[in-house]
Amino acid sequence: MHTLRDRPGIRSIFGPTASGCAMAEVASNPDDSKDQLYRIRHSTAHILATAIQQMFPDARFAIGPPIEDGFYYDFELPRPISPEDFDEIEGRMRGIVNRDHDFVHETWSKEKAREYFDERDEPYKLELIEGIEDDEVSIYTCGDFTDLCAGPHVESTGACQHFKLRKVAGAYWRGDENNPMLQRIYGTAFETEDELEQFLFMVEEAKKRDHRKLGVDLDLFRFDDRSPGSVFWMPRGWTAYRELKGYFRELEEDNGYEEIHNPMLYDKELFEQSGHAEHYGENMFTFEAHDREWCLKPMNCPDTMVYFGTKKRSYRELPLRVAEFGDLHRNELPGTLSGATRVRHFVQDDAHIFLDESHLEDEIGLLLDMVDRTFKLFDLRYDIELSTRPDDFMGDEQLWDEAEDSLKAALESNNKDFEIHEGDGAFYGPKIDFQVRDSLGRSWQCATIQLDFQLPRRFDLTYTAEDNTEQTPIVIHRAIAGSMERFFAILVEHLSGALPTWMAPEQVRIMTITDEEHDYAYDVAEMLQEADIRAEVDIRSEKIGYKIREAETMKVPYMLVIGGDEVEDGTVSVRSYTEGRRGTMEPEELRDEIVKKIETRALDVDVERSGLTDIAESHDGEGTEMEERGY
RNA sequence: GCCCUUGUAGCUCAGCGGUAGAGCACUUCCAUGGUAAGGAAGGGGUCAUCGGUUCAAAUCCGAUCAAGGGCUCCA
Repeated sequence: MHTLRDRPGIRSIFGPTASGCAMAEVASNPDDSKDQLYRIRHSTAHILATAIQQMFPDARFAIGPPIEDGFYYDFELPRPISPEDFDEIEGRMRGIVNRDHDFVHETWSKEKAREYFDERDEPYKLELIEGIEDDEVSIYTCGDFTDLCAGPHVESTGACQHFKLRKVAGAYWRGDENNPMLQRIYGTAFETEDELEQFLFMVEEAKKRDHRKLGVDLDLFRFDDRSPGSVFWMPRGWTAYRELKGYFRELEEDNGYEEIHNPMLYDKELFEQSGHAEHYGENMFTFEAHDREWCLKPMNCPDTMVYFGTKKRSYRELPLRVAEFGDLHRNELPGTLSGATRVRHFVQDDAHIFLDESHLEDEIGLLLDMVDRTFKLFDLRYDIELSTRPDDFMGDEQLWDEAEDSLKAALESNNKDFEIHEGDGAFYGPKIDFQVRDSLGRSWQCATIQLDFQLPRRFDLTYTAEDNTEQTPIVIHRAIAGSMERFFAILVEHLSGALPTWMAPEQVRIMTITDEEHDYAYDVAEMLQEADIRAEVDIRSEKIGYKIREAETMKVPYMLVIGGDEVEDGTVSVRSYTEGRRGTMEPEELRDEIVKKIETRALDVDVERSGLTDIAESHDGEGTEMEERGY
């Protein structure tokens, strides 16, 4: 099994780096339960619980673990808590810290623990006790608050000086919506005040590059109540989006794909045949017209299957690679929508590859290369997960084994590090998922490669093999960006809105000093436009500083200043977003430079400029492990 | 869907019981100014929607819609 532990530089804004990043320590020692930061956060969660107990003697307590950037504690309370309560809670916590209570560890028999928590009417603790295998349980007492807890903790509350409550949220007991809704309070804590302040500063910085804010500031896209969960693309954003789509289209053409385009609207029957109506029906928009039941397609697989079946197929056509940028609609729950990353209408850079088993390893290798090239194009780091046969799998066990071996072999022969998630595959086939991490430290599943042994059967798809028998093809579902909308949003955040020249909606802005230079400015613009460069002219009667400021704010890659000198010499004064002032150039020389950057899709923006810092490593598995450990 | 928070001009926000304000943006005028904000004047809001309390509601209450943070689910 491979891990990504040694992979340098997963980027996150969370995490001071220079001197022992707090989180990096947690992450680099996931099994070292004595980690000081872990203890501080875990202990601060108990201090929070103690304060809550003082304020609400009837409160019931659930769990309070440390997490990646702090801690939380879940409570059942007699009234809703709101951020306005934080002052009082933090005040009480401060008092508990100042009194420097010891954390006293004891080991109780299960029986004793049951009696204790039963007497105090703590159903969640009782349920936790039942889940513990040992005959004895670990108990920590701090001041007046005694909690079932595996620990470890700091010696005394005085060690938890630097904390802050951050937000309240609802959370179902054990994450199950059939269970009662508890109130969760999130907070964070650090070893030093400096680290706490730096963390809070970085959270603020992260907000500034939120795609929802940048999307409006840079005039890329908007949202509107008249279609919640959909992106309304503005001209600038749509231009950039088209460039991104153009990249994927070209990548597909270069790799032997053909592209189709199908309707959005279908007789629901199609999705009954595919099985989606049964498994995915709740997420589909459906309605009735002309005495038929219709739906908006939530995925492209079924109509691509239909395409394959439109004629008799030969083994000579395989692998058949069919791409579709279909418009998809999914009926996501109102509370789950979020910016452009979680929407109801989106487009995938989707493709389905029909092949037989013998093609698998080579085809996966090709896909790994396409994924790698794409993420490298934007200097995005990513993790790979291989998910294998689940308990409820369908199909032939031997086929599964061989397919999984092919996936592994392809990953290994391409020198990819990956983690294996046993039993996490879909019921219809194993898969490889790619997680990229955005600048807010969130990781997103973008690319995915999923094998499917079932769908071709449901559509009775066959091809004629070399021996003249009819065979059922295997299908690979694959996407690299995943959702184009989401991927675009990730790029905006990753690059802080400074898109590389090839994607930039406005590549060049030409600014004049006085009215005398208008004609020359338009001449230069025309020359650049002839070369398919997106150049705009700013001849407004504003001072040059004002025009520059506006162009900088809009993150235009090339800013050309034209005054009397430039007109006289036939030059342009070049200022670039990443490099600042560059001096004067011949317009044709500049044109050639820009054309070359566009052709090569150069990443001519400084990713570091966006304020990202590297941390040693931090991955999701450990966060989960931490959450499970504390109870 | 559930929990908490929020919803005032294109943007950022103030006002929090006596029927709307600022900065930026926009329009016009003056200024023609060399690398991140020149000056002046002006236009623009049924304060998310619907209902209630009140002599009086942007302000208090309720419902709905939407957004944000979570839970859940996923691309």
